[in-house]
Formats: sequence, C-alpha cells, structure tokens
Amino acid sequence: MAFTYDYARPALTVDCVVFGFDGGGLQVLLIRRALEPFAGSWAFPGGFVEMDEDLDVAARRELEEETGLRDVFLEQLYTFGAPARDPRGRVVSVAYYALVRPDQHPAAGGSDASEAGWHAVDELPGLAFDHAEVLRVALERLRGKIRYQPVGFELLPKRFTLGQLQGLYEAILGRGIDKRNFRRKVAAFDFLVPLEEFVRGRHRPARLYRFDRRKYRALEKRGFLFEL
Amino acid sequence: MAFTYDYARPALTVDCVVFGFDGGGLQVLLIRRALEPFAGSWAFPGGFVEMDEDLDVAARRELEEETGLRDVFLEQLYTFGAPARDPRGRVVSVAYYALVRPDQHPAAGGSDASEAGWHAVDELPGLAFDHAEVLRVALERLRGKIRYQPVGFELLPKRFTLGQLQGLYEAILGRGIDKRNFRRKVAAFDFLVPLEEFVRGRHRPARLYRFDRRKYRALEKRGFLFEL
DNA sequence: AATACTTAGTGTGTTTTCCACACTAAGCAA
DNA sequence: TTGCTTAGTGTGGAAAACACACTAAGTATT
Repeated sequence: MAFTYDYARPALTVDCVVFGFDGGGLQVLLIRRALEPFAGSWAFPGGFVEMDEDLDVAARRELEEETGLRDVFLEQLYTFGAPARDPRGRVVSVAYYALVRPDQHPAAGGSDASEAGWHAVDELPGLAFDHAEVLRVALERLRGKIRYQPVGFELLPKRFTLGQLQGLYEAILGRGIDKRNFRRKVAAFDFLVPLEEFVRGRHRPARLYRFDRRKYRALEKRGFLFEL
Repeated sequence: MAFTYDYARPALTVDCVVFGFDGGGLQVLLIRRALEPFAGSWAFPGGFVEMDEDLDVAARRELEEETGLRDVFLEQLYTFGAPARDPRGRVVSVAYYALVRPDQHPAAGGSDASEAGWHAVDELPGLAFDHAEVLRVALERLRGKIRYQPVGFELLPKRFTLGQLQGLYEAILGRGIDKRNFRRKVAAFDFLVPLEEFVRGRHRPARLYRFDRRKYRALEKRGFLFEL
C-alpha cells in the first residue's frame, strides 16, 4: 500500500526531551537507536505521527512505546524543520518536553528501542540528528519556565522536603540560593502544604510537603503570579 | 506529477499572526480567503511549506506573498495538529507570530489573497479553521513575552515617545500604568536613548527615543534581565 | 554515655525596590 | 490672553529582597 499526493510532503515526527531529577543534577532520558540512521548513537525518544492522532497524543504514544513512561507532564516545545536535519530526507519534528518524578522513572528500555537510560545534562554523549540543538532549546525553556510556573513539582516526588525543592531550583538555575530567604518565600505559598510526616536520614528529620494543585489553580484565577 | 510514500503523511503549512499597534489598540492582519475551504471568511496569512525550505523561511515567504510584508520580527509560536482542524484532511500548521511597525504596515492586500486588512484584536470577525485558538495562544504569548523581553519596540516606529511606549504596554497588558513609575523605570535602561528630536502636536512637544539593540545585547550578555 | 557529624530549621536589621500621588511645562487653538 | 492637551518631574511610606549565624534533632562512631 502506498500514499500519493499532488505535492511533496515532509514526514512528520514527534520527539520528547524527558527531564528527571535525582537529587543531584538534572537528567535526560536517552534512547540508544537500534536502526539507521544514527544506529547505535543516542537520541530522544520519538517517532512518526499517525494520520489520525493529535500531536501530543503521538508524543505520549511514542514515549510510552520507547520508555514505558505514561501520565507525565508533557508540553510542546518547538518544531524543528531544517531541510537537512534528517539524512533520510525532509523530516519535520515537533519536539515536546516531559517532566517525570523519580518514582516514575523507568528502570530500563521499552519495546521499540534497544536501550534507554538517564544521562546528566551536563555530560551528555553526542546526540543523533539535531538533538543537541533540541536539548539546548528545551533547557532554555525549562529554566525560563520554572521561575514563573510551578512546574518544578513535576520533577519531585509527590511528597518532598524543602531541601529537595531548593536543591532542584539550584540545580536547574545553576546557582546557590540562600536557605532562609528561599524558605521564607515558599512558606508564604499556601499551596505548599506541610504534612505531619518526616523523612529521617543521618541528621535531623525533615518535614515533608506537598504541592496542592487545586489551591494553586484557585489562586491563579484570582490573578496570583507564581515566581521563585 | 505526483508524490508517493509508504506511509501517509499530513500536509504541512505555516500561518502567521501579524500584530500591529496603531496608537490605540492592538491589531492583527487578516486575509479574506479567496479559495475553499472557508472562502470569503477571514484567516491568518499562511500556506504550504515547500519541500526544501526551512519553516521560518516558508513563513516569511507566505507573509510576503499574501501581505507584502518583509523584514519583520518573526518567531515560532506553536504547532497546531488536531486531526480535524482542516476540512480538506490532515493538515498540521506551524504557527508564527510577527510584530510590525506602523511605518511598515501594508496598505492593501498582496497577490495571492483577495484582500488583507487590519482588525482590532478585541473585535474580530469569525475566523477560519482553528484560527481563533491560534490567536488566543498568540495573544497569551505576546502578553507574556512583552514583559520579559524587549519585543514591544518591534511594534513602534524606530523613534517613539515615552507616551507611545506606555500606551503600547497599557494596550497589550490591558491595564493602566502610573506614568511617573513607568518613566522612572524606563529611564534606568540605558539602551533607551533619548534623541534631540521632538514631536509636536497640539500640546507640549514630546521627546523621541530609540531602542539601542547593541547596548541591550551587551547588557543581556552580562546577565541583565529585562522586565517591565 | 559522650562526642562528632549532618542536615533541618529559625529571626533580624539593612538595603532596595515598589508604589501611590499632584503639580508645573510647553506648545497649539480659539 | 485664555483654555486645552499632553509632556515631564520628586518624595515619602510600604513592602520586598537580601545578607547573615546560630540552635535543633536526629544518626554514627568511639
């Protein structure tokens, strides 16, 4: 079976930049490509868009097929369409970025791809296609977004300590933050609710918090602007 | 001649939301469609992407063909790909938004389209396709962007008064701004250079300013963050 | 049992920024 | 000359941002 059109059409794909946070630094999920082109090298999970599926549906489908991830935060990033970005011919890719919590992190690769794994964003292997550029754009977007939208919580466990939250912001923004000022600021947010649970390590137990999305949305509707 | 592929491919288009500012309110440039579908109704300028052209090149080409506009600020907005957004079949559209100065405003329609014209954003006619949604996203982006990036100057003449600048911000953000606070803030930006020229109306002459992009870029590199 | 270690958690004074607010200046028109 | 219109300016009070150092409460080690 074949498909014929009066005019040439680019192929259309989706790609997902999946960010994770392990307490230390920011990470991305890469697939080792099984097929040509770029067989054996690392790339973001992605694939061709089906004819009857919406773009974000395609992105979620490919993400699940190649990494097993589902029900994650996913948002369109940018569309890359340089004529020579894929050696197979004209392929336009709608890139998405996803944020996943540590407890959702997949252990190993899914079905389509031979191998999937986390890599620290600041020491990545060479990437296939124009994926280095895609990553650059995704990082820029994440850094811009995290300051003005409460997306950081998508990278932390449902219940987290203020230390973890601060560590996340420091890792993404790439600079230290004063602990007292940081805590004062977040304490003023009443969508950040303190729980009666604590985590114990070899130190004083730390209180757990959770992000209350409903409270946040209510505030947002009243004109509240998140900023951290 | 025809083109045949092993798998079905969506058609790919670009659309441009062109913003202008006339001193009163924000406006967008619409084309009255000559052809089906939606012949006779209003839409954003746009068209099919050629096989060998980059996406932003396609956007600029269509913009010039349909409105005569060239050398304008243009940035990718979002890609719309709902399966049923075009009655002709699966058409994915990469939307761009453009900002044009009043002195660049085209007088009338170009070649492709029967008619082009400016419309106030808050009293638009019904739009073809999903263009109402596209506009919503574009407005949201513009409102978000103008506060943190110096894009407003792309909507004003090269030389402008502080009154015009304030009027622009008030129009886009939809609220009044205190004149003295506004002027104090912009006076602190040294990439906003006062000229020795004044415009005269039936009132005290107003000093003209210009935006010095080089100075701005230099500051930006040193970590300066624009905010207004 | 005592000590050392680690991270959690808290308060204050200073500096900076934000904001509300009202009048004079300069030209044009009648 | 008067009136109209928009341009342009300064100050004091409130709020937010910031720099900064110690105590708290557990665990691990001896």
